[in-house]
Amino acid sequence: MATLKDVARLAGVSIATASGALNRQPRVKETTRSKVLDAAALLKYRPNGIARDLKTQRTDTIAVFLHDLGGPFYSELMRGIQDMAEKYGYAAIAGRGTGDNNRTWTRLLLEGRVDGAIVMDPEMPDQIIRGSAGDSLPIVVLDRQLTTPHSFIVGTDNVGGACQATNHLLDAGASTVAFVSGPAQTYDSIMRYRGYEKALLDRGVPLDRRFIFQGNFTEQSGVLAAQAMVLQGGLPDAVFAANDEMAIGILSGFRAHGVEVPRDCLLVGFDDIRLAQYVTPSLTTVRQPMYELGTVATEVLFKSLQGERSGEPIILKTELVVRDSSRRVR
Amino acid sequence: MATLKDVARLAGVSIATASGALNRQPRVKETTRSKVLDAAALLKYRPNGIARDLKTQRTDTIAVFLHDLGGPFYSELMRGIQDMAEKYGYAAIAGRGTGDNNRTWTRLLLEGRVDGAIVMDPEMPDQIIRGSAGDSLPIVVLDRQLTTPHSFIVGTDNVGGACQATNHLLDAGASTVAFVSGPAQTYDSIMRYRGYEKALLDRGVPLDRRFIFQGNFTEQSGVLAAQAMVLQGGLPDAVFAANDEMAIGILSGFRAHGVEVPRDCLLVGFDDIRLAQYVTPSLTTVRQPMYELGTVATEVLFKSLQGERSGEPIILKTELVVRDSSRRVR
DNA sequence: CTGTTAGCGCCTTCAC
DNA sequence: GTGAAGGCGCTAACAG
Repeated sequence: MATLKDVARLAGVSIATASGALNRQPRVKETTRSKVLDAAALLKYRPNGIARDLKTQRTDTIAVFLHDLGGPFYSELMRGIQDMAEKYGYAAIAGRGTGDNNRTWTRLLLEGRVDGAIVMDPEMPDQIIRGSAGDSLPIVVLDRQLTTPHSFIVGTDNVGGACQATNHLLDAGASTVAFVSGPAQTYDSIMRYRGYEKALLDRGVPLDRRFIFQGNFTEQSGVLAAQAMVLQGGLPDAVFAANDEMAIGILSGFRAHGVEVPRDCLLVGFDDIRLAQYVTPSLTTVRQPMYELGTVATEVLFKSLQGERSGEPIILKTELVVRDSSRRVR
Repeated sequence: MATLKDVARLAGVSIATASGALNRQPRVKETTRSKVLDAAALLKYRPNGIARDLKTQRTDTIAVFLHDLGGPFYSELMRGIQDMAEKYGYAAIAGRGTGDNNRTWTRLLLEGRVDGAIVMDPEMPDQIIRGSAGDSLPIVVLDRQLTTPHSFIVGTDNVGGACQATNHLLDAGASTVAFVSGPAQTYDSIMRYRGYEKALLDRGVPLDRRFIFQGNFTEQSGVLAAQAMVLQGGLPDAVFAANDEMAIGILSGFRAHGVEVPRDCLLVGFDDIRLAQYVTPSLTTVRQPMYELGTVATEVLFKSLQGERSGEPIILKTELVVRDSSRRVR
């Protein structure tokens, strides 16, 4: 690979001048500049980013750690992050946070190969995030309550959204509403449960433990929850699932047992993944503004990178999207 | 941030010794080693990865460029890649290939911040890949026919899979089979069309242009294709969609017009995304071994990184997964 | 306007 | 077994 030294030699200038020319410093004369540019083109010169990063002590790159890089849920989030990062002249790269690959995390964050990070992975322990965020390495977390002097919170209104969803089901005439949660310890799931609980309490509807089911955010766990409901007899009037993938699993599980949504049971999910509107019946759900979540998270990160210190959590509004799965048929 | 020099000073040894101790070189005495380790722990020392990369001229990192980071399709692929990369001691990071963000591409590949790459993004121009692959930067492409001295092909048997799908529909009694393609220029879509065409020709079924529809791999385009079919009258007996997301759109579009699958029309997709089995009716599709695709691609990449030069494309077998959407009801 | 110099933080011969 | 010195490729003072 051609190096700056090679270019300088070929152009007959010093290495510093070559550098200046390539970096558009106004001080170099136009004629020498073009000489350098020609030489660079001839040699197919490409600057070595690593050397530059070392010298400048910045990488102009942020990392994004997600739980499941291919999950239907993260597409818009990444678009938001990338678009905003581009605007600031940064690159954004993504990695899976968990799994055996603490290696990726180590390399990027602990060994300083990025300037900051955004994390949305419920399985990532607080401890690791806390231990990584530092003076020159801000981290924005999207799925938990965690502030350190160098980490920041951006999230969506899980409680409000869940509350709205539950109220919607009650308004539709349901008197028993089941809840299918995500993994017990995940922040998002806990908050959604709180919203559910709150809505019931506000309306004076008793909380019935037999209608609380635990899933793990996968379609498969939705199927199992549906089975459990059918088998225990006494189907609820409505089900609120803590995410859309489980809701879709529930749809499928119900159908396998001849239970039809919304005729026999209403159903609401959470997230509004793209497929929600294409399943049958189309799925009522609580939309999270994922693209915006991405852009806002990125902006918070950059503000911190520029020295601003405002630790105020930012909570984005959710929106109930009513579709067929919760429309009472008559 | 504490640096190696700080650790050395605190431990009362030279930089070289500190380095050797931390890198488990056998030459340093056990006692001094632990002295250094203590000092490092005390200072919360973390090696600077960038400096190491510069010195060693390698990053132990590979990049993965995908079209849509959150697409339902890439989850397993990334798992395969990451698992294999970990096994070799490498980190894998992902970026979106296209969009305005040539920045990510530039930074990672052209400026040498990774050792190799895997690309699966139909919108990425051949030219860019060709211009980036180099002696020390092998690239494995998963979605096109492109070999240079430093790029390699791993793919799935699109033609065979499409052929199998089409034959399956013909076997089920369909005499007219429509095809809904992806974007005109994408390799995967073209190959799947070829398989479709081949199956029809082999069976002496005439190819009817009125049954060829162009989509763009999104659910929405599937909906539109379904509408077009209904409106033009003369529904085909069966539809083969070039991917599952379009198939799901078709399902939805048909339903909106009272067309029921599989009663009125059979349907087969391609990919076997996770949701395929949860929609109604469950979707018959051609499974691509995505996890394996990831592991194999990664292995090819590492072989090349270690100097092996075998340009033979590797084509993985697909598998027809028969579900309800193509089961003739009677 | 251009060249010389001094590192960024680390690894690695080479002497001692 | 340990230390001193050089350099990976680049940028940014500081001189000239």
